[in-house]
Amino acid sequence: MSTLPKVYNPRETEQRLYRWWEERGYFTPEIDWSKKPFVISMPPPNVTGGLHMGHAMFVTLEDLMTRYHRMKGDPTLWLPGTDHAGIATQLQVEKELAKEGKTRWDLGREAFEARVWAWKEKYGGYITQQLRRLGASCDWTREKFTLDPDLSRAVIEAFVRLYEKGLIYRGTYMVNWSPNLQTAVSDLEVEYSEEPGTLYYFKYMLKGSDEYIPVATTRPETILGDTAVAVHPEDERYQKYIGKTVIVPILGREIPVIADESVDREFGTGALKVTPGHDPHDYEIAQRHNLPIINIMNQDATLNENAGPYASLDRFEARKKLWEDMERAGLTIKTEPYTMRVPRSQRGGEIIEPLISTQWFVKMKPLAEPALRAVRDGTIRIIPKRFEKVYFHWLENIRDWCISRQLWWGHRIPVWYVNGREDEFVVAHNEEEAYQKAREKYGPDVKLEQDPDVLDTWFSSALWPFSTLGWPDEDKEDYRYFYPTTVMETGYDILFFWVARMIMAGLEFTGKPPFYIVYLHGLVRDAKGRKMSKTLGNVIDPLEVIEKYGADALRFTLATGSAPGQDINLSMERIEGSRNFANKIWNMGRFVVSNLEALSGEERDALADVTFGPDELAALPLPERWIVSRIHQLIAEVTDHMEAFRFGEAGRAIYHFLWDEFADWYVEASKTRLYADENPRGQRAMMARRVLVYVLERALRLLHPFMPFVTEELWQHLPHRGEALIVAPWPESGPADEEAIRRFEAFKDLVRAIRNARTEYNVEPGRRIAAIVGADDLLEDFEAEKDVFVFLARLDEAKLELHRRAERPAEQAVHVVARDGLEAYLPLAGLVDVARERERLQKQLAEIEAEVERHRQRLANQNFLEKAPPHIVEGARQALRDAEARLAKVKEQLALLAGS
RNA sequence: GGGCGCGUAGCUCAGUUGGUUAGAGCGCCACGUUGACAUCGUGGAGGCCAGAGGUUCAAGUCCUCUCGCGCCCA
Repeated sequence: MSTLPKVYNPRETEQRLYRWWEERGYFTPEIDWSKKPFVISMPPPNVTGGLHMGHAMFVTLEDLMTRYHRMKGDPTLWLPGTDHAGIATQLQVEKELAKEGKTRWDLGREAFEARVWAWKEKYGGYITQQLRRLGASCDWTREKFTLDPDLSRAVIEAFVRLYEKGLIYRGTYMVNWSPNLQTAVSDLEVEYSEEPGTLYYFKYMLKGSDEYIPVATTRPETILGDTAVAVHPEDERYQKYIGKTVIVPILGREIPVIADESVDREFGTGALKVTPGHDPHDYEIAQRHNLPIINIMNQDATLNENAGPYASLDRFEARKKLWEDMERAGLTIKTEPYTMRVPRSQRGGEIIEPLISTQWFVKMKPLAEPALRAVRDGTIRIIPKRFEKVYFHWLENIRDWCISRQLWWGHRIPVWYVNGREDEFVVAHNEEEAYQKAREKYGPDVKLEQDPDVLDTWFSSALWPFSTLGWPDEDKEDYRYFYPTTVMETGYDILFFWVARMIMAGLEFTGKPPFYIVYLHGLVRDAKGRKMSKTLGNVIDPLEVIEKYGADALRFTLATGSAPGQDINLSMERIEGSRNFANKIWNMGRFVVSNLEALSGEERDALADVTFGPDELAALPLPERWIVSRIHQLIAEVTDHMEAFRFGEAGRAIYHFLWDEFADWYVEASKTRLYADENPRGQRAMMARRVLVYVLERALRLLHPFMPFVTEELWQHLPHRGEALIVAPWPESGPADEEAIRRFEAFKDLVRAIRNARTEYNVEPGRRIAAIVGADDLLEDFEAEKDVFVFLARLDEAKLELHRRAERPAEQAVHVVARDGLEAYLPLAGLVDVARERERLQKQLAEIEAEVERHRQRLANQNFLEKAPPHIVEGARQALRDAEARLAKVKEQLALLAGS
């Protein structure tokens, strides 16, 4: 006991083991062309971000798979990296600049980029260090960053190929504009929130008339950009106005009244003002009717000269002022409260303005088709399956992807404009090539200027599974061996952002699916199911958890606490429970290790080679036969769960085995062999050691992917072959003796029944009591394991009688029945309270009678007998017989009690 | 408006393909420092599996509807 402390200390252990694993190179796979590799690309965290529970979740699951496959002997690559995260990173640096009273414009593009790179160098390592704390066994020698030269090359290659295929185009369309960031964002980056607002009713005066069309809007300032009023062609209220002219309030512009079927007659007044420059729906109407488009907004969401007197006002100020002016002019009707859907930026939360802008787009339809097919035909499987529907729906209704961003941090768009013209450009891999292309087309004197914009971060992310392996260099060994990857594991919240786009990109550029399995995990929420947020103050910091409870505890909680695609509510209590489990395992190990101290080095080594085939198993005593059979079953069961991605089930099964079976029963039973024998190297003690080491060592191997640290640490103290658990082979199952399991379960039942009676009669825990046991066909087992029985039930061995059928003793006794034929009388002299005993038996009687009745009814059903499978029917018959026998016993007992 | 998920013990959640008596952790009650472990042990209480209907010999599990909560998409 000298070597291992009483309480497991993860802080002392984890970082030391991690460093050792990394130094030993266990995370780097060996390429073996005769074997199929297992590959996961890590979803790259933002390079300047801090660790949060989402990271802890993916590390847990991906490391779990990685360690499992590594142990199975597959060349296993988990490729890590970080994402440049355009907007997020640029914002961080701009914030830092702001403290110095500067903006990025003060620095200029080049200096600013240098500044971001410096920032990246300084803070970029934080997140990867933090991933290490979680135990991530990824191959750091292959770590990538999305702005690395090789990955940038891939991005440019992808852009050029798409452009040459006609799948990238530049166009002026309505986009989602972020006034704060001063950039366009994609549809996916906009979230809609329901917020209280106002519906404003006002008058569109007909030209040269006192008549007006009432119109309602939630954004009055857009009136300034109206180019029509639209009504439904069949709307009787307004039909007469179609083709007439109305006057834009305040500005006095003349615009037509048009008919369009898309107008909702029920909404507002049924007449719609059309602002093609600032509303996507109105934009479509304008396209259909060839209406002019007026842009009234600057890029910072102040109004421009088209807004007349309101120019240079912010849009919300303008809204207020315009409405006041309209009220004075008698053009307003009323306002009413209205709940509206406000588009907000996923990033900063500011209100997004739809406006017309010239951007680069990817044509998605042709890319979506193969991506749909790959999932439909099963080439790619999504777990859980229900997300396939979500995936299909999105891809079937996909819209073109706006990929240009007006930022400085990212992959610069490889487009060069010719002689200062926007409509003449060349697309090339680099400036040199651009000049070459441009000269061929425009003559020797061209002047080129590269597009200032960068690409959406997700554009480079879409290439991640193959750009990290060497693509577009398809001869690269990594690419040839490790691509396509095996599993893509990530949160369901980025199914569209990332997963779908990777599938499209993979199929388009490599002709292969980028992975075969998509495993989606849920979101980590707080204990009450609320999203973790800084404002709510309910964020649980993984690093704090690791400091307090250890990475193993956090990992085990995350792995067993949720099912795929299901959100998990994380509470400290649960993590504490996992910490307790780690400590429990530690102490099981301590028990086993301490009981090896009497052995010589050779004897200890020999324990590492113990195996239990059918013959060895059959030669074992019952408790050993039971636990060895059970570990064999567990290995098969856990392996099955792992293969089917049921990690939670696998983890729980191991937990249950180690705590409720191994520790609570076998470890206890083994003490009779280890301590009772005077000779610590006696045969039975040696036998128990073989079993203890065999079972625990295998269980540790099963648990290693879940709790890598405590298992490795303990394993090193146990007899073992090989230098590290992380690279130890996944255990193989062996024979399981079902009959032994049944018998030992019965044995346990009787022990429990006796313990139960002891508690009910308040027998002091230390007191050894007498027992007369009727063991039926288990008699030989009880005789052979008398010492175990006596130890577990705290019996007085001298006063223990074992019979096939038990005779009721002369003195008063408590009678307990474990199951049909297995019973015991406990002559608790002086303790038996007749009234209480009767009460207890009466309660039992009622329970058993109900049970008998249930089985009888079931068996009385002719349909059941005919249609249910025979083994189910036989099971019911057996259960009835068993219940009836117990019923008879209890009745008999009650009768005797009445007689006494 | 369309789609999805959830509703199981006081709390947080498991529950593979329908199969006898629905599980866990925490919490609760009682007892306990026996030579691995009080981050523990022993025993116990606690559930009409949201509600209604249907399919089936058999439903927490499959189907339909209703109610409540949450999410995604338009």
